[in-house]
Amino acid sequence: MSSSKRGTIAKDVARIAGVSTATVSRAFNYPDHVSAEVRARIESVAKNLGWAPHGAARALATRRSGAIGAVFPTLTLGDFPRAIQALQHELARNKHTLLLAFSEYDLDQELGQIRMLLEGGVDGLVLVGKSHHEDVPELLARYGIPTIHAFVFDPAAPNTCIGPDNHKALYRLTRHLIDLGHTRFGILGQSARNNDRVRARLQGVRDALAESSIAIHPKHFAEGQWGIAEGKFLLRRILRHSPAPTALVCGNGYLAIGAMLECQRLGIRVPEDMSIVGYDDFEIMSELPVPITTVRVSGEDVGRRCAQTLISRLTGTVDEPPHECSAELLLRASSGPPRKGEIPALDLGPEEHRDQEIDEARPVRLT
Amino acid sequence: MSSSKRGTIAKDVARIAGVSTATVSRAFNYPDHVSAEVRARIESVAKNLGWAPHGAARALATRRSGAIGAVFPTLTLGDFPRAIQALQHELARNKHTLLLAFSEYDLDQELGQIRMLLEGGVDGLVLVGKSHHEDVPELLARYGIPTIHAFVFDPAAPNTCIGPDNHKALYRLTRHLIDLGHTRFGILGQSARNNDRVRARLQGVRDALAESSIAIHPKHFAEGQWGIAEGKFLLRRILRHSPAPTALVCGNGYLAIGAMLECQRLGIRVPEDMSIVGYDDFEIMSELPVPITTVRVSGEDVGRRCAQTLISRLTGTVDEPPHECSAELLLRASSGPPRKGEIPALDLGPEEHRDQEIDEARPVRLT
DNA sequence: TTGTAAGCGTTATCAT
DNA sequence: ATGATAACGCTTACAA
Repeated sequence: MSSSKRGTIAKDVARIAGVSTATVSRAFNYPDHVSAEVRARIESVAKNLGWAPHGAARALATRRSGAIGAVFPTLTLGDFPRAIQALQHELARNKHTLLLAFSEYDLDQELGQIRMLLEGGVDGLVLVGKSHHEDVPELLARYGIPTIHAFVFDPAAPNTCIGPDNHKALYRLTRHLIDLGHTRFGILGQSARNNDRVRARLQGVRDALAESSIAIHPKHFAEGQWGIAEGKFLLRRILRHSPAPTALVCGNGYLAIGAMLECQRLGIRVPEDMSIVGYDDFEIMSELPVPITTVRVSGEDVGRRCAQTLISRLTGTVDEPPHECSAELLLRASSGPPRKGEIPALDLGPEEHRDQEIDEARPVRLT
Repeated sequence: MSSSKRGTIAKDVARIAGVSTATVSRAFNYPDHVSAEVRARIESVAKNLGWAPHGAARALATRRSGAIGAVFPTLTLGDFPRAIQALQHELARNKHTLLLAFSEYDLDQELGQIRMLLEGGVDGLVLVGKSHHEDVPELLARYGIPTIHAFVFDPAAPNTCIGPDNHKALYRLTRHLIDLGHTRFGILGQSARNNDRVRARLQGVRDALAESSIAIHPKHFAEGQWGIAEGKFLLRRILRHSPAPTALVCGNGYLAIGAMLECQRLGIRVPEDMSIVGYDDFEIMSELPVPITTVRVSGEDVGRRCAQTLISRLTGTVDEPPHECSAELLLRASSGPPRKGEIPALDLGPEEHRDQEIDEARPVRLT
């Protein structure tokens, strides 16, 4: 029946429809170059046989895989999930597939994944941020495929960047606090290692403070990881140095949530005693007893536009001048004017270490 | 220089290394079938030229794409992100790539994505759950590639399912509450539409209750969507019918968090007045003022084992008897013995409707 | 151990 | 509008 051991191929369709394989191919790729009746016949036969062109063969012949590669740091943080979903959705709408890989914030791993995707034959690439392993530029140049750096915006290279201006966002957020009258600031930051977005945001805070000649006490700058528990821990560390800041800028939403919950536990009122602001807006940011002021970036927007930009670059449609993705400040109840006096010093017990993690849960294994 | 217009090909490497293309191929695929010196020469030339085998050509010749497809409902819920990350990680370790698509809990869309992946030439497939569009089985049969149904466990088809026993998990969780002495239950469930995992969990609750002859008042069963705000809303709805339940089983973590926060707002003590339990364990579940009892499934475990199972099935290594993924009950402070008397009825104001969503934030656009 | 050459299933170039 | 046929770049018998 079928001339191939496994599966139907174009030759089968051609034979049964009484045409050549060239016509079968044309019927699918250039429908209007084929007479209506022949096309109908071919389509009917193809449907009956359940035939669809073999991806690899097509890729080999056209030198197009129809696949876009993407390397993200992780799937568990920030706006990445929504961006990826939107990216895939938009790619699928344009008959492209998404090859996804993760770097876990490790430049070497990212390089390896990029290489893998490139060798896999992707037509385009989405990377996060603009600083990568030193071998990346050469690699990209060799393969010469369109590449987009997502979640950053660089006026110098506007058409390869799609994202918010991280610096401006935190600059503005900090200004908001300064305008409210704050002068004693604290910063809860995630590690900026291998993360140019975080560096840019931090610089935004510093620039806003410097502009108003506000100095920040070194002990009020706490750098750590992601996480709610981490936010609680870092807040306590900051509170060990009096007078406590009246405004706390957090590098991400989870740190802000942790700080907020810890304030609640310690009896520090937000925003009366301390204002807390974050970055990233997931549902819980607005659902805690005191909703948290934050910066919102539309992951959907970033993902969708990465797809659109790549597609139009691949198809030669040069109708796209990609530019900065807007971010917005969401002013909520967690930020307000500073309190007048100082927060009374709290007894926080002895100095803590991060590794004394305990889970209070009694786990019960279900067979 | 290079015989192809763009890019280096095996022929170039062969020519420069003074061997045939067959030997180049062998040097990479069967290193020990090539003499050490020749292999070294080839590898050196290949590295200099930055050559790597063309994916599509290799796929066409070997009838293996080295790609695994996966269709997940979404990336923003539950354990999916971690599962996908582990899946990709494990695939990469085995020189495979991940083609990812989303169904958004829509069977038609899922079918479309499956078709797309299949035509893209994936070697294996990961789907979530075991109920799909009616055309799926035939499609899978036609392509004849190994497929795994993730996040479910079916003793009848143990080697195509990798996941927890959803029914058992919620059966056990409910029993835990019954053993504590609860008799008045409430359920906050997400819609079971197109979601066999949710249906199984719900049945687990019902079976445990039935076994102890506990009836649940219809007004104490509230079905809705995902989300913290939804949890708050549904909790209020349940509270409108007195006497209030003393134990609340939530179909997912976000509903549990919402219910918890709303109890806090309304002055209902947890667990003294009401026990609250959920499903899924993300960080915030254990970081709220009252940590929430829940069921933890290891997304990493599910993802990693999907990869391992597929790989070993593809390579013919039949050393894998895939089986149930363990889930565990995490007993935390949100579940305890029931209170003696009834909760005094609260004044909740007029009946609400879900669509009166408001965001209290003042958004400020950043240029 | 290495080379020769026949595929793998399309698409694209030329004719007709 | 349609058909032959040569790529596309690699793998893999089969020979040597």
